Formats: sequence, C-alpha cells, structure tokens
Amino acid sequence: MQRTNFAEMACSIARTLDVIGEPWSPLVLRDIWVGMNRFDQIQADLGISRKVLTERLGHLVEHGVLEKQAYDNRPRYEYVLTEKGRELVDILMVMAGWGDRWLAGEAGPPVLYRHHACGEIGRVDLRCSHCGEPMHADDVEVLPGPGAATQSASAG
Amino acid sequence: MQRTNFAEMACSIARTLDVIGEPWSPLVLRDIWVGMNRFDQIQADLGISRKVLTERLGHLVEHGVLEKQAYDNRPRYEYVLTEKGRELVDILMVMAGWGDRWLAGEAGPPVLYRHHACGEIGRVDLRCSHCGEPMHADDVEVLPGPGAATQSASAG
DNA sequence: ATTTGGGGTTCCTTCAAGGAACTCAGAGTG
DNA sequence: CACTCTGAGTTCCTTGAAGGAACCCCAAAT
Repeated sequence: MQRTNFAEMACSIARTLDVIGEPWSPLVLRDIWVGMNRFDQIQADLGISRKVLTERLGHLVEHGVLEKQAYDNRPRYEYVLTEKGRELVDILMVMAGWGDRWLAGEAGPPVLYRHHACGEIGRVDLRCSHCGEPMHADDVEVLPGPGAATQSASAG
Repeated sequence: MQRTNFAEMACSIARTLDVIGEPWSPLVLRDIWVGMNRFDQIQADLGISRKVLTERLGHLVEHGVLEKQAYDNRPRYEYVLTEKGRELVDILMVMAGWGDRWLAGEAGPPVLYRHHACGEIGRVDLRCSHCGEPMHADDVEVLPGPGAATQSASAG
C-alpha cells in the first residue's frame, strides 16, 4: 500500500506516518511496549502474518524506533524500544484514550493506566508546553514554520 | 490492505486504527482541520487518488468523525469535523510533535502552533489527568480494564 | 542422530492503491 | 436554447501489498 512517499512531504504528520503508518506497525509497537519482545510472541498475539511482521520489524529498526538485541548464544533476538520509540508511544497512549472514550461502549476500556507518579488510574491530557493549559484542535492557530515548503502544499 | 479486522480486537488502539488506520486518513483529517473542506481541495493538496479519497471520506463519515454538509443549491458538499473528529485531532497534534522532534532535521518544523490561551508558540505535552504530572511510556503500568477480553490476547 | 523451538523465507492468491478518463447535475453565458 | 464550466464523484485497468501456509536454518537438548 502507501506507495505515495509520505516521507518527502513537508508535514510532520506525514513523516510520522512514513514510520508507523503501515498497517500493524502501531500494534507491534504496543506489544513491545507492554513487554512482548520476541517475534513469535508478537506474531501469536496479533495474528499477523510472519512475512508482514518481518517487514514491519525491519522497517521500525531501520527508522531507529526499535533495536534488535541478541538474548542467547543461539540466534535468538528480542526487540526493544529506543528513546525515539518510547516517545512514539505517546501517540499510542493518545490513540488509546480516544478509543476508550469513543469506541469502548458498555464494556468500558480494555485496559487502564496506573500513573507511577501518583499511583492513580489516569488518562493522558494534552496541555500546552508553554502555559500548561489544555491544548486541543480548536485551541491553536497553525502557522508556517521554518521548515515549511515554499512552493508545495501539504505543510503540517 | 488491513484485511484483518482491527475493530473487533479488545484494544482501543486497534479500534482507533480501524477508524483512521488506513493510508491517507490522518492526512485527510489534517486538511479538514486546517480548513480545507472540499473534495477537490483535499485531492489537489494531498495528491491522493480521487477514488481513494471518496472511500476515505465515506469511511470517516460512517464512523461519525466527519459530517458532509451541502453548501449550495447545487450538489456541492463540504466536510467538517464532528466533536468526535475534533478529539481525533489530538492524535494528529501528538504525531506532529513527534515528527517535529525526530524527523524535521536542520530545516526545523514545517508548521508551528500558536496557543490561543497564552498566545505563544507551544507544543503539546502529555500529562496525567489525575495529578497533572508528565505521563509517558515509562510512567504507567498497564492493567486489565473492565472491557478486557478474558480469553484472547491483544488487549490494550 | 534426532527432535525442538525461535526466527525467519518463499510462494501463491486476493484485494487495495495509483492513475487517468469518464460521468452527472446544476448555474452562468451569449 | 445550446454551450461551457465546475464541483463531486465513478469506472476501469495495472501494480503491488497483505494473508496464509509451507518451508528452511541454526543451535541446544535428548
């Protein structure tokens, strides 16, 4: 899919999609985040084709969000998040928050997040890094930045 | 692509991906967010195939994140975000933040966000809804919630 | 010497993305 | 009235990615 090259667009959303926009990639990251670090674990948990999983892991390693580490003398490997990858998980937490709010239905959220700092079940909240007040779709004005393309559209 | 049905998984991330996980969907939402509301505008801006754009818009309307509104006596329509859709934009802002930080390079971020509340250029920051402290990948413990599947894996 | 198990490849089928051309409905123009 | 213009899609064909099952390789362990 995704034959159009999102990486070349002058849009940070498109560039991020170039890294995790392919099907399954966010779910692979989620599994690794919660401690499922081996190929067969992830494959069995998600039910993803082994071929596709190989491709996704390779892509994520290439982009520096995962590292492949040997854990045995035998050729055995596990995948761990880099710092770049751990920060990607922010996106997953916000996605989970939206899904919990709008798609969970009667049953309620499939998982809960206990915040280490306060020990309580919490949800992620988006706030302005500058003033600390809530920051959502309607709270911002979008302006061209230094890396804006001059000619083409698709800045973002 | 995505022939596997993410909607049925007991995972809010997977369910969210069922809504916006297909290629182009997040970029379509972004365009509408920044005020490009008509079919031909979006098509020209993104360079997406008209066929695919038709499919994506239909899917997003079906899932209640967009509304299709007539703006003329002629058969002319524009697409606007619902509340559900506006909250989806939170995900886009976090994606943009990650892309700005890790992929923008020398040129700097393509766009900047001015926060209405404080008037300054800001970045989104993830905080715990309970205590207000930062909340990231390593700051939480993931626990089964009320909607957790009992038998299968893929909770999240 | 044979089995086991993790970590992949290979190969084939099906279905989605890209892309260009075509359609349709209603307004504006001469 | 005929003609064109424009927005908003459809149709059709080609290419290529996802699904899936089978196969392979290597290094213990038995």
